[in-house]
Amino acid sequence: MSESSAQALVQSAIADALKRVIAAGEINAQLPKAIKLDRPKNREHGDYATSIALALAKSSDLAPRAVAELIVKSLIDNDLLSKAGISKVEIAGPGFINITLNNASQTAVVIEILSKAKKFGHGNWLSDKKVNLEFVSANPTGPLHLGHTRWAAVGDALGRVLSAAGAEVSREFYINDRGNQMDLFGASIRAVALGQERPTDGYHGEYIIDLANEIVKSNPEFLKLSEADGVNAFRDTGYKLQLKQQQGVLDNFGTHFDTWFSEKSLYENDFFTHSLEKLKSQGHVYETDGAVWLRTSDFGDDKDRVMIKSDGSFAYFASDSAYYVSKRERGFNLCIYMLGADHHGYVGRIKAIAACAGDDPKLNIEILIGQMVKIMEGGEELKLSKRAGTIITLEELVEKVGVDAARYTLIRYPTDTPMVMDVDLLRKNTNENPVYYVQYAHARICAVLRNAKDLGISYGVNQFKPELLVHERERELIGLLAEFPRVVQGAAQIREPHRVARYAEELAGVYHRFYNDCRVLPLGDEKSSELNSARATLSLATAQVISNALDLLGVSAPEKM
RNA sequence: GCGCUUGUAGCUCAGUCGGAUAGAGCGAAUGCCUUCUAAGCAUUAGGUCGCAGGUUCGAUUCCUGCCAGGCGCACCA
Repeated sequence: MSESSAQALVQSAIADALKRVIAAGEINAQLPKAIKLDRPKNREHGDYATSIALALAKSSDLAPRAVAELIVKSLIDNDLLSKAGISKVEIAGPGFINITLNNASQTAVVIEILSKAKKFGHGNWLSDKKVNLEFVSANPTGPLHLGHTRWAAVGDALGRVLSAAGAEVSREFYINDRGNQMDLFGASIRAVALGQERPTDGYHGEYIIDLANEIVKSNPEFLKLSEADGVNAFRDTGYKLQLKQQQGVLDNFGTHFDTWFSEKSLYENDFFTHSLEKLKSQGHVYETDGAVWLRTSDFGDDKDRVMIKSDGSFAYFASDSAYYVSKRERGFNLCIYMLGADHHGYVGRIKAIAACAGDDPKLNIEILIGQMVKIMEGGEELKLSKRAGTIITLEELVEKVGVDAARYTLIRYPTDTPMVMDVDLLRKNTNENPVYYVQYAHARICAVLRNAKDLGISYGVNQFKPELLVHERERELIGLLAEFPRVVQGAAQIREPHRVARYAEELAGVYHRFYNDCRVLPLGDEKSSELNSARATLSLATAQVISNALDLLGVSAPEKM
């Protein structure tokens, strides 16, 4: 566990020192819950820095630097430095305490990485969460488009990050297999099959023609059915084919779901009635004008929402509310919804469902909004798709740039900002294409290690001599490797998997610089030394962390490029 | 009109919990391969962090107002 890490030792040493200062009555302050440690941007400021003295200065009525001096004195007098692996403590600027680790303490992370291997960076920070992660949830009436693709990548990465952080995660795809749109879908396929005009508000993509052909081929009798029966038959068969197509595409994209949840199933076995009873028991259901409403305005929604329309049919919102009840009854204590920006108006009402069900909307439900994705090629925005008529599909994107580039690019931006994908850039094999930049660092290390093996240089935990790694680049690299668990923790806690991608880029950059300045393997006919071995071991640890980071994004870490 | 969201270098964008001199890639200029993958590295140039207030020892970060872009406001799904 990273709780035993150098960072944690430093934190507890400072807390200990501060506690003694307070106990001695030298300072009038309360011990903060946690000692905040920053990683200074400037390497001259040491490995870690804390602004605790600045924060305590006011209440203690002392100058910040005076507070810092008391803490540092306490650290020294109570012999807390060596125990925490600290080699140097300095007070700087307005009162920062800068801390430099000793070599053994700093390099310990290399050994930790190699022994934990794939598990390095994982933790149990979120072990109390049982998460239902719902994403993509496309209508099964057509191919997946760019918006779905963003979620397919980010949702999957978030699932991996949450799991790494110790949460129990179930990925769910909600299938809107009920209602008007499905009927229009059936009617559209049937119209094409019969050589008729499609309904104007129906589906007009070319894929409808493919579906019609395929269905007629195996079910020619559908053509003879009455309109109502025909629409049903084409709808149900077409839906199955389309869903299978979506599943195949997602599978190929490396995004897998634990549950494909059918909206229709919410109305089987009286589940809807049961969920309605549950909401009623909380007192937020009422009937007006012949319709059944949920009083979502009790919880910040603009207006109340209809569940059962006055004609007795179910509004879409009925499904939403029953679906939430279902998630909670299946034992999830955190329901995460990933919605497209065009649905952000739903945030209020969905959160209100949770409140109406007697839950705490701050605790049990979270909604992430994904902004639009544009795609550029040849300097122009792509808008047309052959298959879907007007939209670019997930499949087409993958055909253009490949799974790794597509996934990585979609994940590396925060989801709440609109993004532009430049196809030309993603096909480039240079610095400006971050996927390759990171993957290249990994492949480069693998090449170095292959060569090391050929030269008979042995490396690894057993022959690791960390005291040889004193170069500035080495220290920088090791320091960044040690940050990985923190990055995973942060990404999981604020649900931002893109942080892992940015970290991977930074790590790749630091490795490239190390590689440039620190020769790993012996030159020419030099004899190999223990330094070669130590650097190879450091390289091995770096490859492990890059690979772990890429794994959290669902992107491959190639050994050769 | 109301709500959500964005505004950081010429371009595309990073920058949880407020901290020291605001970062990266591209683009521009100049260097580094007879030996580990140059799909790489280095140096230089480039900024009123949209504007104006407020809170604070300290604000790109938090609060308010304004300006500008994007999106949404159904007994549709």
